Amino acid sequence: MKPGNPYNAQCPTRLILDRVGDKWAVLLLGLLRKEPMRFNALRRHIDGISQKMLSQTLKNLERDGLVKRHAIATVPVTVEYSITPLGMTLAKAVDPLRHWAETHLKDVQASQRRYDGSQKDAA
Amino acid sequence: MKPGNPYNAQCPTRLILDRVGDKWAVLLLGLLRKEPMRFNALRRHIDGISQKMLSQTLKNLERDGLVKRHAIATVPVTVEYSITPLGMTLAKAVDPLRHWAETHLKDVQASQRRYDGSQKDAA
DNA sequence: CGGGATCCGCATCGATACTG
DNA sequence: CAGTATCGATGCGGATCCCG
Repeated sequence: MKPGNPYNAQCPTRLILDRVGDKWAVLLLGLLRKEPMRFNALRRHIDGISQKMLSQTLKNLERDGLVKRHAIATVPVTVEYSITPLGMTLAKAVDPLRHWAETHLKDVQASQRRYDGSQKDAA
Repeated sequence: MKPGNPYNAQCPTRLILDRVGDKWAVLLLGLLRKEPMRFNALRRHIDGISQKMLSQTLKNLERDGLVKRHAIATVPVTVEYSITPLGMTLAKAVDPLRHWAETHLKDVQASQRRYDGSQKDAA
């Protein structure tokens, strides 16, 4: 990846897309958007997620300033995550995509079936 | 990944995000949005991409009905790719995200620096 | 409860070579 | 020119164990 590429990976959109493309990030943002949540609560709501990915994704989101972490020094530590104003604006920017997905998914899937059908006689 | 997860991976948004998160898909869509292009022209415009990934990404986009492939039977085969109306609508749905990226990237990066700075004394 | 550290399989991606 | 096929490295992501 030498420098000078017209459309290379360090454009802002690519950078953000990498975050948004993260398997769990948008899901987490979508949950926290509704209400703050604790670590294991998040874990239970998404339970296909491993604690490693949850922890890692939350850390990235926090690093990006999209999510805030509150640690309360109770007897067993209590940690609550909430979305930040910045995170809120991102969540809103993703909405059109969410909407597109819901309205056009069937078109995409129909196209996929057509494509797969026209390919299978090439056996 | 057992079934029954409240927010699991087969929601429409996740499905689309997987496509959009593809490293090159949005880039390609962005190029084809302006004008149809040939295989090697695309390759030259993005040249960090390998021909394998270009071919693969184009095939996926075509399968999803977002891009159309025209093969012209000239002496050396000529193939031109163009965006479809459906692909156009997706490209437009991505625009808010692109805009968010451009306006907030500096905030994100500032947050990252703050975060990294506050962490480094934990050595 | 809220994680960090480690091990490891599996999919992804790049490089190379070959084809029509 | 426009790809396909194969190989090998890399790294994401899951499982498990452990700690404050």
